Amino acid sequence: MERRLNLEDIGRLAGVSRSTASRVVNGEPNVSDQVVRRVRQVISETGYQPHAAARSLASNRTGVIGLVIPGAVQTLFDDPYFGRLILGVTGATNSLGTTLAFFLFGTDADEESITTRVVNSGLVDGVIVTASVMGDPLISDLRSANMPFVVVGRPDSAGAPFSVDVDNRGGAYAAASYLAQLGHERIGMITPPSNTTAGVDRRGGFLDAIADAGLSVDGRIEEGQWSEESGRAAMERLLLSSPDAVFVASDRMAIGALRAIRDAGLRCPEDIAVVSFDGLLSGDQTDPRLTSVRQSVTEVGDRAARLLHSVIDGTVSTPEHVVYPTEMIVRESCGAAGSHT
Amino acid sequence: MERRLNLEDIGRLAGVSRSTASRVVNGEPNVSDQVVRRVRQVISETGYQPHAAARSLASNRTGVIGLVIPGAVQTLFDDPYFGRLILGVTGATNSLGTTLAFFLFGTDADEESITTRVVNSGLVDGVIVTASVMGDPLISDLRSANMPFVVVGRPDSAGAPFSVDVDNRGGAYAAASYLAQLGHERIGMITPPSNTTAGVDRRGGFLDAIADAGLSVDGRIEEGQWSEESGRAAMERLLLSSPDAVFVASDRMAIGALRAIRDAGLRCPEDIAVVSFDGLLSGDQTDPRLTSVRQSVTEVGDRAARLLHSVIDGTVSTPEHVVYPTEMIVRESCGAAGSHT
DNA sequence: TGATTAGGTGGGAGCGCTCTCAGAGGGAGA
DNA sequence: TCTCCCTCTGAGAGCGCTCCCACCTAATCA
Repeated sequence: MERRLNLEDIGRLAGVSRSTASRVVNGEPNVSDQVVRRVRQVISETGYQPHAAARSLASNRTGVIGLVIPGAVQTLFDDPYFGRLILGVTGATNSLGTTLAFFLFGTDADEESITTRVVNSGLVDGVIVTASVMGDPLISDLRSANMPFVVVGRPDSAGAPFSVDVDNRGGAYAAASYLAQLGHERIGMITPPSNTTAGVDRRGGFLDAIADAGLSVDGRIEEGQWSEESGRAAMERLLLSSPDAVFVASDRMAIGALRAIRDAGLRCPEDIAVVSFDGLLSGDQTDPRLTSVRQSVTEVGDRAARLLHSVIDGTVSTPEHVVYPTEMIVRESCGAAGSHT
Repeated sequence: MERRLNLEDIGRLAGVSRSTASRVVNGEPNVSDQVVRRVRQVISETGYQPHAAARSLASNRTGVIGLVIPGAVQTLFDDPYFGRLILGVTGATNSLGTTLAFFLFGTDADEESITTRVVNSGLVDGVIVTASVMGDPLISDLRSANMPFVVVGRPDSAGAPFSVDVDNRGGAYAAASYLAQLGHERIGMITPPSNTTAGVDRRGGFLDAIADAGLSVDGRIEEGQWSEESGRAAMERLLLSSPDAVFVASDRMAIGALRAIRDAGLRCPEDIAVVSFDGLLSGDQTDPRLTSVRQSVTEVGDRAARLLHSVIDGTVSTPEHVVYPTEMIVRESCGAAGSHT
C-alpha cells in the first residue's frame, strides 16, 4: 500500500517547491507558463488529488455544503417536491465543484444533536435549510454560530438574511381567481399545515382572491398535512359543505382529494373542479389530469445552492430574498374547455 | 469574532494537557475518573466540538460516508425506491454518528469527475454504491483505489466483496407462480432494463416459474425503463398478445400499466390480473389496489450503511453478501378473492 | 529491599495543506 | 550607471488534532 502523493511530491517531480505546486493547483497568478505546464503535466500523470482535510484545516474551508431537512419525516420522500429540490442543489454543487452533505432526521433527538455537530464541527462551509415549521430554533442557532445559510422557503423571522422561495401567495391567488372566473361560487381550499409559511401564504392568497371576486368562503377551508391521505380526509370533510370547486395546496394532497371525490360518487371536473399547487406531476399521473400552479422547485434548489456559495465566498453580503414566480398549468381537472397540455 | 476553542484550551481550562483532554473526548481508557469528570464539565460548559478537518487529517478518518447514485437520472426521484433507501441510510448514519455525503450526477461527465474527486480526495471513509447498469467502471475504480464500499443490489462481477440486495429472483418466482396458481395461462411480464442485475434476476425468476408451472411465455415479455410512462408503453405492446395476467417488475411501471389497461377498455383484475414488484405504494394509491412483491428498501439502506461501517472499522473483512427475502402483499389487482389488506 | 509492572499523564512530531514573507532576478526609468 | 519595482519562487510557520513515547507514581512481586 503506497503512500498517497502530497504537494511536496508533486513539487519535487516537477522540480519546483511545494509552494509553487500549490499555486498551480489553485490557479493562482504569478507563476510562469513553463512551470504551470510542467506541474500540470505531473499532476495528470500521477492523478494527484489534494487532500480535502488538510486543505480545509489550513484554509478553513471545506468545500462541502449541507442540506438540512428538519422535522422527523418518514413520509418525506413520497412527495416529489424534495426530490426535485435535491436534484437542483446537487446540480449546482456538481458544477461548482463542491460536495453535498445531507442531513435528515428520524427523531427530534437526532435533530438536536446533529445541529450542534453540523454547526460546530467545521464540517460544512454553509447550509441550505428547508423551512419547515415556523419558529424553528435551528435558524437562530445557525445565526448565532455565524454559519452561512440560505433558507428555502419564506423565513418567518427577520433572522434569516438569505432565502429563496416561490410566490406562494401569488400562485394561490391566481388559482382561486381562475376558479372564480370559470364561474364557480362555492370555492373551497385544502391548505398546507398552518404552522408553515407556505401554509400561511397560500391560504392568504386564496382568501384575497375569494374576497376580490366578491365571494365568500363560509368555512370551506380544511387543513391537510401534505400527504395524500390527509388530502383525502380533508376533502371528505370539505364535501359536507358541497363546494363546486376546490383549490388543493399540493399535488400530493390533490391526488388524495381526487380519490375522495370519486369515492363519494362525484365527478371531477363536472361536479367539483380542482386546481392544485406544485405542478410536479407529469400530465398522465392523475385522472383527470390536474390543473396546477407550477413552482420550479429544481430551479429553487439550484438558486439556493448558488446563493449560498456566494455568501460563503463573500461575494454577496447584503440580505437577498429571491422569489420565483409561479405559473398556472391548465389541464383537465378544472373543467376549462379544450385544455390538453 | 472569537477564536474557536481547541483541545489545548480545553486542557488548560481543566488543568490537564491536550493529550489527556483528547483521551477524554475520545473515550479512551486509562484516565482517572476525576479528570474525566473535570474535562467533561469544561466541554459541556464551553460547547466545545472537535474540529472535523483536523481530526481527519491526523487520524485519516473523516466520519463521512458517501452515497453514490450513478447514471444521469432526472427522473430518479419519481421512484419511491430511492427515497426509502436514503431514509434507511440516513437513519443508520445518524445513529452511528457519522454523516452522509450525497453524490448524484446530472451528466456522465459529472460522474467521471466526481468519482475521482470522491475516491481520491479523502473526503469519505467509504461509499455505498447503488448498482445501476452492469459493468459500471465505478466498481473497479473503487476497488483499485482501496476505498471501502458496499453495493446495494447484486454486484455483477466478482469485484465487489460486500453487497446488500433483495431476493429479486425469488420474489419474481413467487409472483409468477401465484398468478399461475390462480389459473392464469397467458401470463406476461414487463421487465426492468435488461442491463441491470435486477432486470436479469426478476426476469429469470419469472421464466423459471412459468416453466415450472408448465406454461409458456410466447413472447409476452416487454422491457420497461422503470418509469410510469415506459410501463404504460410496454403494456400497450403486451396487450397485442392478449395476456390474461401480467407481472410488472416495479410499482411505478405498474401504475402506467394499469392506465394502459384502462385506456384499452379492459378491466383489472377481471380481464387482466396484475402483480407488481416493490410494495412501496400504500394501499390506496392505485385503483385497484396493487398486489405486489414487497422489498424492504429502508432496511436494505440501513443494513448497507451498517455493513459499510463495519468494513471501515475492520470489524468485517471477509466478503459478505446480504440478501433480504421478499414478501407478497396480496391486494385486489390480482383478482384473488376476499383480499382487503 | 530492589526490581518490575501497570495506570495515569505530558510533550513532541507530524498529518498535508495554505499563507505570509523574504529574496532572487531582470527590465524600466532617472 | 544606479535605483526601483515587478514577477516569480522558496522557506517557514501553523491550522487542531492523533499517535507514540517518555516519564512519574504506586502497587506488586521475588
